[in-house]
Amino acid sequence: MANAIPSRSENYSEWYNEIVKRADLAENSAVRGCMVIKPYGYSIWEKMQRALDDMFKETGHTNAYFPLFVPKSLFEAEEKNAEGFAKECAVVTHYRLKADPNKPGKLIADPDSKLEEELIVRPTSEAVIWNTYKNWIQSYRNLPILINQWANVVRWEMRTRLFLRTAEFLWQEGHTAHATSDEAMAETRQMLEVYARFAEEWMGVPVIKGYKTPNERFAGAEETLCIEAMMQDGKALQAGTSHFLGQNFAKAFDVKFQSKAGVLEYVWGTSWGVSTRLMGALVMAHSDDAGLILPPKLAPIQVVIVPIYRSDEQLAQISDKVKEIMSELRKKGISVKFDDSDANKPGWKFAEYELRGVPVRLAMGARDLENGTVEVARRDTKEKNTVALEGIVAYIEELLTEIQQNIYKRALAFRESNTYKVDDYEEFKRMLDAKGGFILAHWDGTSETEEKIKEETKATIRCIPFDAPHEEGKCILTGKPSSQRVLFARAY
RNA sequence: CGGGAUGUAGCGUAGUCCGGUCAUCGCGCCUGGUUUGGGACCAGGAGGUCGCAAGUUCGAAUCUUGCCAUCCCGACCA
Repeated sequence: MANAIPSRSENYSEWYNEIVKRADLAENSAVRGCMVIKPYGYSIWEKMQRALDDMFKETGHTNAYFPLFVPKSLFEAEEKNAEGFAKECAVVTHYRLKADPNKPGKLIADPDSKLEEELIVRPTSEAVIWNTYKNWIQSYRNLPILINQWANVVRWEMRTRLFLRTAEFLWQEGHTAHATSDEAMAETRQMLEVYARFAEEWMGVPVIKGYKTPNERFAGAEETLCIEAMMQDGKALQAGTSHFLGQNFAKAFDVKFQSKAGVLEYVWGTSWGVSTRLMGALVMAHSDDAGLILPPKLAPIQVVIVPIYRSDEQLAQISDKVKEIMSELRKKGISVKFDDSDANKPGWKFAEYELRGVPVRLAMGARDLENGTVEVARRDTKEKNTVALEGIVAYIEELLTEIQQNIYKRALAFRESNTYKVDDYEEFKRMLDAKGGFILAHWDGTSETEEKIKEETKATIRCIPFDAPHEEGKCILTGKPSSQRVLFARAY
């Protein structure tokens, strides 16, 4: 038997790492800070991609692809963006290797192949894309441009963690160009809504939508909107961001259009993205000490069937029955796996599929054959029921829907019971240390205060929630007046 | 980039202080058999440049030096 996974309460980050590795989602690679996403993990990511991509298409976007490399001169153009990302960029300086004259069998970068202009491996693609948009836009008739790309980016992080922070990660980045500020702002909000809907309806992860403070804004943006989710250790995870870029990139890359009135104006932009980090959110939001818990909508295998048999003859009988059920389930679009391998015993398989988060497990043995039943186990609650085969497909369909809703409700209830209103700084600190979670508190609106609180408590303002009611109060640190509460938490 | 630690089979490890039948054990893997309703058992078997490179020595996993990599704690961050 495999060693037990460390429990969540014991060591949350070790628990997380073990789940990711043992559920076969990803592993560390030979490349520092970079992971290998394994087939099972990648299947989940593909399902996420599919769902998101459909939503992007529904909102009028199309996919395109831009280069991995950004010439340094382009990268520099938008000053704030460049400054924000400069310290985590991989830089290509040479285009050729040659045999090392001093060490046989080794290679060195050929000094004669030094690039005239260094290439930056994109940490994000605004620069290349806006430089391209410049050529595409002359008139208001060319607008809006609504493009998304699925890509990899590199941000040279000091400390990495599987999915949550890797030096290279996969994501999508939407980049849109508009004739008016209002339209760009509407786009920014629309895409945040798309992300929120995806997180809640597909991942089963409730999120809080809000504005980032200027401190936490994307480098080069006028406004950053985000969704914040709570993980089971009470920490916050930024799950997606949507940026209103104003005319910053248009000005940096000189992207102008002639309006209906014949006036030359700078284009308004947005960008928005979610990454493989969502995989981390998925794991940390729902899973338990027995392993992964996947929402049915994103589970590569929704139903697994385990036969329990004593003889080949018995297995054959069970298989016949199972195949009928499988074909019915598949007709309903449910993905099913029949694990009839003889390599492991049923008990081993039960544990294995729990580890991998398969939402529903069916077990069928001689007893069931006799009674016309099957044992149905749900992963989220670990409840087991013996159910009549008659009507089993409808039963499972309903169960999958129910599991999808249940894990969302559970996560929501967890977040609500770990969200507090606090009006006193000492209590604020005490709550953070004792319970973590989200804290709604008053803030005087200054960066200095935000910085100071971060320094002293490691908590940051995750967002200024859209739905924060107007409420007179005093800043927990300075006592200065405030008109609404903001969301504080320690974050990933 | 500062502080700490670690590199031994696919994974996890013992041995390193005190150099000499020391390459240990568990999981996994292969073969055969018995098993199969919550991580089976027995028997046999395969698998190693002891992170890399120099050095000391009759002899190095063990001592010395250099390098590389990874992890943890900070600083930085989607």
